[in-house]
Amino acid sequence: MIAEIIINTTAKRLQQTFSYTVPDGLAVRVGSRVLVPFGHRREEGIVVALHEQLDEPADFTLKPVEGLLSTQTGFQEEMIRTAIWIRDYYVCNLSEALRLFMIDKKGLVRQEILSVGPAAPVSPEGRQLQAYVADKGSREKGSLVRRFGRDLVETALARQVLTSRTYYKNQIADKMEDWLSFVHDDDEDILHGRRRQQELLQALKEKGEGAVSYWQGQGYSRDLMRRLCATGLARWSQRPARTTNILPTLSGDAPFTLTPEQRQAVKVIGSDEQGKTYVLHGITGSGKTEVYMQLASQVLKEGRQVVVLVPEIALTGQIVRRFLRRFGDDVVVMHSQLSQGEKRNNWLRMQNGTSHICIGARSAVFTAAQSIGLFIVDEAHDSSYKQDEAPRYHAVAVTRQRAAYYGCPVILGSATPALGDYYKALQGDYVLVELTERVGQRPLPSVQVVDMRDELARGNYRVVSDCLLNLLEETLAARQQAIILLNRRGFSTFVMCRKCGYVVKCDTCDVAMVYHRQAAHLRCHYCDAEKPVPTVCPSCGSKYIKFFGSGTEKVEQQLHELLPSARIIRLDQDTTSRKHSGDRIIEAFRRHEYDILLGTQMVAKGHDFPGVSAVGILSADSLLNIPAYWAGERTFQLLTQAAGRAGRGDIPGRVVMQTYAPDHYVIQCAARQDYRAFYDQEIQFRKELGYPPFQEMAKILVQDESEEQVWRKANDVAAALNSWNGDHGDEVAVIGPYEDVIKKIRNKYRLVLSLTGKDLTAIKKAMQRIPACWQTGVLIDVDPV
DNA sequence: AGCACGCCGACT
DNA sequence: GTCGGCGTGCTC
Repeated sequence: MIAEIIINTTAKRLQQTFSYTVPDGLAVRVGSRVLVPFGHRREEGIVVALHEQLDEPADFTLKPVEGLLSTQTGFQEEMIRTAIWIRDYYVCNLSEALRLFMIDKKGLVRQEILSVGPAAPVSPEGRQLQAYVADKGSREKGSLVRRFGRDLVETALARQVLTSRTYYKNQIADKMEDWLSFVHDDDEDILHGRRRQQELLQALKEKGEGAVSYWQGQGYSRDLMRRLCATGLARWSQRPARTTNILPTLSGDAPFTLTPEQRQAVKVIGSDEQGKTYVLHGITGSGKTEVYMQLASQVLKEGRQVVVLVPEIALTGQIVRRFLRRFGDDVVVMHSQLSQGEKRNNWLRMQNGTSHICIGARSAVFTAAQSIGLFIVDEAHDSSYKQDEAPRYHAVAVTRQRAAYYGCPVILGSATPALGDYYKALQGDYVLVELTERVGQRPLPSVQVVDMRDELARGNYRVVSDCLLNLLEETLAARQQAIILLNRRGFSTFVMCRKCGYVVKCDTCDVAMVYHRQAAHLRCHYCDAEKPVPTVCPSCGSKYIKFFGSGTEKVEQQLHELLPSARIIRLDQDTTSRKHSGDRIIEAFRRHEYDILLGTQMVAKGHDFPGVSAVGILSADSLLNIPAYWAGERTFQLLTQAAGRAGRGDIPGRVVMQTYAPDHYVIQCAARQDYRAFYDQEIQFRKELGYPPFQEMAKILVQDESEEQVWRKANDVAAALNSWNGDHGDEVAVIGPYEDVIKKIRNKYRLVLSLTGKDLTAIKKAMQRIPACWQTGVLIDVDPV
């Protein structure tokens, strides 16, 4: 048997398969993770195909697979197919794509153990090193390097003052568990007088077998079990560990009676037989979660599994808790803060079919499974579904790919569907299912748009308009709660000298630094560098240093002055940097320990606060001015989401939207909560300018510490792509290189190339083979958002 | 990516 | 002679 193997390394030149022979008796299958000899060392390989014979005779002798690694966390064939699709679609390495499915990125750990060698040391340092190693017997190379420095250790190795041996071990060894099983009770008499052992044997006879930990729980000691085994009546063995659920048990949650609309949605999606994608367009408060859960329980009845994706921010939110309450142990929650062991347990529960629902953020799309019967993506428009590092995949695209294999439906739920998804639904590629009524007939919030130019003309220089101030006063008087959204953190957004115009910038990034009052320093929001606050202009020495712009900290201060009795809590990256602190803030606000929740985008997403009747949006156009084709879509989504936070309880909601562009269609449509009107305008704009979904896009970011080098690299890429394009009918528009919005981050200059075309498949394939595209610092981003 | 091999200049 | 700098090429 011949195994085609991908070496688990991201090196660009090793992204081909290597053939190995499989020794008889080694249970290698497609997806196995194996130990293989590779060059002068050993590596972890992933079996991507098996053949009886080589396709063509090779001019080299094949080496054999040496053994299996991480046998419990291997790949299924479907995962390999999906990984190959990711490689081709997002232009990345196959091993990078495969690693997305792994809970341990590298299954093999190499350890170099050093011990005393035959040669005598010459230098005093060498003598010290050798004496240390001699004293310990042997030592891991890394620890010696840390203690004595790389140079000395390498020299000692070269001169044979020390010698080295390399060991390989499993990163996460398969976890084993001790088991006790019944053998026979024919000559029970030998237990004469040993009452506890007799009891255990009886219990064991009834149950057949059980984990040692289980019997310990029943009050039998390990020692007692060992003695029983010594008689031959029971057997002690080791098995792969069962995994236990790490979730707390929550009280039950019964299914609700559905509204006619919800019932219709469940019927349509529940009777899917072709594995279609459904855009579930449900306005805020229309009860999408209940639809998800009833469909999920249908799938569970068929014995299949469900994958539920939620945006990063909503992980601790309602939807996860509701699934947990209703489905209990059948649910595993996947997120980045789980320990290695917890991830492994959850992974195995899905893999073995012990649990049937996997719920988590973006990366949960890569869950192992027996058989998936439904994928649910909640808030499917959310940008956190796009990974912002290589491979820059979109979880919705991966979902569709996996669903195609399983032949199961995908639900893209949202109050503001991604434009492209809605377009496909209208085209008939996807199926549109709409929920237009709010559960309990709650009215949509009323929205008032405030033109901040008028406010300024009237002499109000505050961040908060009079209109919003009134709303807040009324809300507080009625003992209700308010949410305020401002998409900028910190106190002042930049510091400038009034005399010479100097703006304090970050030393390593090409951006103005933000004044953080609480921390009492200036901070760069791209690299987190800090600087003291200048008292005189660093450029001209004048005292006319002024702070401009307002962030959440400043608004917090102004609100304290305007509404002295209000209890205000701030929610932004600065107050949530500690683990779970965001969750704590949200829970405290929900319990009405605070009157006003003030923060960045985080306040807008997913939460359900029944006590909130007012929402203030301080700068509705901040996102709108970003020079990207999706600026309008993102703004509409954010505004609609934020406004949707108001009036989820029994009190009708009121919203104030502050803007400098009150007539802009995005603001107007968001104020009316009119998705369809927004869609019609926006899709027209996309069509005229040839943006997605009418054309495909890819962005290439080129980075380098030298400004000269970055241009050279980017020009190489551009030349290669243009030349390919010329040979292929100029079907793809190659624009750039041009400077990125932020010219430099962390001392690296940034240039961008943009590709647009009806179909980028061919050029993406070509990019895999164009060396210029594989230079270090060249990042390819397909479907950028 | 590692790592060996080999070609060439510098130094015992 | 030999040590070590790094450019080149290979890994089933």
